[in-house]
Amino acid sequence: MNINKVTIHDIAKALDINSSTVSRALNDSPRVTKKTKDKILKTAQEMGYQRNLLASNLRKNVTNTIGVVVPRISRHFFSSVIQGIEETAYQAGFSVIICQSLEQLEREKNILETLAANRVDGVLISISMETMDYEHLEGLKNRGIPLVFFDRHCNIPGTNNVLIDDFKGGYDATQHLIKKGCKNIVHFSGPQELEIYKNRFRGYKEALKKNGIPFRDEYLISSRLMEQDGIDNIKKLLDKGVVFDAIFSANDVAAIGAIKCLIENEIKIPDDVAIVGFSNEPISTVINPTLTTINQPGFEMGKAATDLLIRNIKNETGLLQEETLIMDSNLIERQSSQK
Amino acid sequence: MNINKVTIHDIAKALDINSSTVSRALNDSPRVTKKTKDKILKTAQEMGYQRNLLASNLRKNVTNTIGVVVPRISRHFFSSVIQGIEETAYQAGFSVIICQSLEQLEREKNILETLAANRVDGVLISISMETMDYEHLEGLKNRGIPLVFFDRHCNIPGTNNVLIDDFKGGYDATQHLIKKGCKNIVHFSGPQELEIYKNRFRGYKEALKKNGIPFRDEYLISSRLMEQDGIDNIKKLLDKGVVFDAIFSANDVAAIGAIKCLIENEIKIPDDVAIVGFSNEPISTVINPTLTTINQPGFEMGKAATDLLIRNIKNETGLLQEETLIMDSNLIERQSSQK
DNA sequence: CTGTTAGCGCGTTCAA
DNA sequence: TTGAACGCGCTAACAG
Repeated sequence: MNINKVTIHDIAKALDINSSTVSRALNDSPRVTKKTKDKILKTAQEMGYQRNLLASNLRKNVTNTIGVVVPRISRHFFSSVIQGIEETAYQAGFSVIICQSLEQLEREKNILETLAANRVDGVLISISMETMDYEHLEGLKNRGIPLVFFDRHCNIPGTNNVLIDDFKGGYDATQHLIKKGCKNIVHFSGPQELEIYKNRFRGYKEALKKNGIPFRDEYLISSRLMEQDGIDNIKKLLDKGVVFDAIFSANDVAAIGAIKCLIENEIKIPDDVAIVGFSNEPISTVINPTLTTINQPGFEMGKAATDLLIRNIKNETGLLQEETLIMDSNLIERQSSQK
Repeated sequence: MNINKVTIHDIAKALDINSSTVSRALNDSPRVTKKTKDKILKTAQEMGYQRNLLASNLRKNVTNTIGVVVPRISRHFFSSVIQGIEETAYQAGFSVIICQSLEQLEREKNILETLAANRVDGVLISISMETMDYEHLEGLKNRGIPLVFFDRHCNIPGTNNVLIDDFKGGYDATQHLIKKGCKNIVHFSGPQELEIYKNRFRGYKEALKKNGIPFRDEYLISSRLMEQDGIDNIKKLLDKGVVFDAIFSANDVAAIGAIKCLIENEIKIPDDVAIVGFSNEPISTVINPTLTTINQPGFEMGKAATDLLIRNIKNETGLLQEETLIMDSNLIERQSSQK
């Protein structure tokens, strides 16, 4: 009903003082008497004053807002990253705008335009899978908006990356399976163009090598990030009669399809399937309580990336020489809660 | 490097024309020659002009932005609602700001303050579980910001609600199990203070009644929305030796715990467990491919709510007399992809 | 400690 | 069709 039109001028007029004093009082400036401050705050309250951040931000030329762009908020990994981002940001007095590119370059470009037009102070982004050229990202940087990339690497001079050590994750997972006595370890991978899968695969091979286990071509199952691909691939594997006693999956989505397929065929899943990736969380806990996972530290990554970005915004020292922060993933051996 | 400071005045100066003409050209006003328009757009491009939405919005007193507040973006249901919201909003030329209350009243209040201060044109909100009094929400409405509530009902005169017919969902689920031949149907429920669980429970009882099956107290398992509660409760059930041949779960989180517990104990899960709720999606597809679910139409709900809100913003006719939009949930019988 | 003045960048009058 | 001038609401600078 009562559409809010109360400005600092209105409340200044009501008290017969100057609007700057009101502004100062509302900003809790020390340069105003406690008495008048109280009076101002009281009438502001009474008149239903609501400050206009648009005007404030325009004047100050800061928004205290950071933009966050992720492929999909529904992915468990990304939502845990966002958790970390929000926590760190709020503590530092920043608001957060969350956007999703849905893995589409066009949407990513639009989002960045909007964020820039809204004058966010900085951007945290995990680029879409379609993003091959970085023009729009460089554009942002050139407009003076600090950028921090997380999870998915992007090579732009003067920007920071926060990444996970995928090689180590792959190595640790494989090493773990070998230590458990597995010899025939199938590797579910993703699109081999993506660094993340290349690196996990390298880790896998390296662990095999270290343990004197030869790598076999038919153990590498690459596919897109689709459940159906996992189903199709595991079927092929079974049809060919390939023997295996463990799976190290770096592609959680396809892994879900594969597991689903194994269940339907009532084939026992190897006791100790290592799955890399956070989005499998609900599955891993339900399917097999003793499942071992390589957890990507989303929450911590969010915190670290935000920290870096805010330091950038405040022009404090960010990363010194190195421009990339590498985080460890954790191998988590899940215990059954029963035994 | 080149911090963007190009304003319409700069480009006006460069072309020796007035900034209003530039403004008009950039807004594609018909009141400017095509020739000068082209010239202006060209130099704007060259000078790397980036319009300042803060200033623009301040002047126009509209932001073309709607705020969305959900308890958690990671919940599958909510992220699908957001999908629907974004799609509808973008088509209508609105941007979307996504926020999560984490089920905390304090955060919800803060978020709404920030959204109001940023002059969003409207707000879509699913209130937190802690939200019992609606003062902050009424405050928003009184400031002239249209509100639409979705999924969780909120009774404020002059606002719209978009809800799911939980009674019908509960009824349909139970009816389905009965038709399958189940007689002893356990009901997993949530906090009984919440309308949603009350209504699903009512639906459950109604279906039993219609089929002449007596309701048994020990079949109602209420708990909080925590996995551990599900585990604890199913254990109690088993300890007491209660016989059941089906579960209708309205509390997906606890249901996950329960299923997990059943698996660990190698107890066969009833073939046709009906689970209400979207967030169980990954589990339901993996655990048991023939699982029947009551799908909450998150995407459609997001679209409907946004549609309503935008109509409100534009002061068009929203809902006529009735202020609540009830959507049907769909019972989906999942078929094994094998057979 | 408070008031005056100016201007952030833009869009919209009103004239010309 | 274009220009001049004003003001959206707020804050920073400089007086006093």
